Amino acid sequence: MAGELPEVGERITEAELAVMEALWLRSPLSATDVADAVGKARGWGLATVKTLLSRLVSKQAIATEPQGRRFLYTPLIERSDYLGGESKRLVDRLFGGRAAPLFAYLAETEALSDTDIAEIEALLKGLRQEEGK
Amino acid sequence: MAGELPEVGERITEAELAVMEALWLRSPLSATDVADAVGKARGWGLATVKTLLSRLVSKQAIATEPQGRRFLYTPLIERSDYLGGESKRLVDRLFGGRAAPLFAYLAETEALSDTDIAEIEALLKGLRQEEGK
DNA sequence: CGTAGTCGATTACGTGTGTAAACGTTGGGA
DNA sequence: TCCCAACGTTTACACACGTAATCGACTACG
Repeated sequence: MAGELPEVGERITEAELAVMEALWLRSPLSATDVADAVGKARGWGLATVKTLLSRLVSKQAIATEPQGRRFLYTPLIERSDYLGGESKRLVDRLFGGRAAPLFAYLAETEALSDTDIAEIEALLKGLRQEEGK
Repeated sequence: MAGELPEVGERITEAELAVMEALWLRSPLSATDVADAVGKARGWGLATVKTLLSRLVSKQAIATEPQGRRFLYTPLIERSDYLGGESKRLVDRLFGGRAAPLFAYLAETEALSDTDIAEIEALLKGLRQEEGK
């Protein structure tokens, strides 16, 4: 996935995640850019976005690069690492580290569409193939 | 899964979850019982457990039943509902509601054991069978 | 019958989070 | 050159959370 990943000690919160999503979509971005991208949907003013950006910087989740008198922000952690980490966290916390029960519950909450099922089966086929390592 | 489920407006936190797990294992329990069950592992005193129980009561996640001079606590929400809900939350929040990408990330983080894979395969097979509804 | 221990309820307190305003600086247009 | 607008930084504040002590009531033992 990502070779050397900068570990984020502190966890990224819900609000901060919205900012990360914007930066994962396109980066580097200025604070104003980010505010334009996420502010509308969440009803945030520029001030709020600036706070979130600062906190992400101190959590070492994003980096700043000076451009003239302002900063451009870039993610330091990759989206895939974040998603993988959060998924693993959930599986560990709620399912004792075993993924099969998670899918059982997803099936019960009808969170598994036919498309999902087909796609997962395709993935499984791939996994089985490389099984011999 | 569970017919009429009492909705928990407020979310159950990490610490509170430990208490819920104890009650899901065995209930009803007194505060002291719960403290005996989870206090040791988490290093909590009785006072802390009592606070968590009160908060769970006000969140309507558990109910009290007076027994003599003390209360016995019982879960109001079922473990399966909680797990299903949290799983769905994750899929919605991080994967746009689609489970297949989640599966892909778990596979990448090597969070999937051979057993998991076999079990998921069996599960999917079952789902496909009842597909025609 | 008094008192110590126990129970639930109330209060406490530091930190994280969501949300933002205020402040000090500085570059760019008039 | 002067001032305003825009930047990043600092400060703010209410509420949630983790963790617990304190308090007033009551019960059971001595």
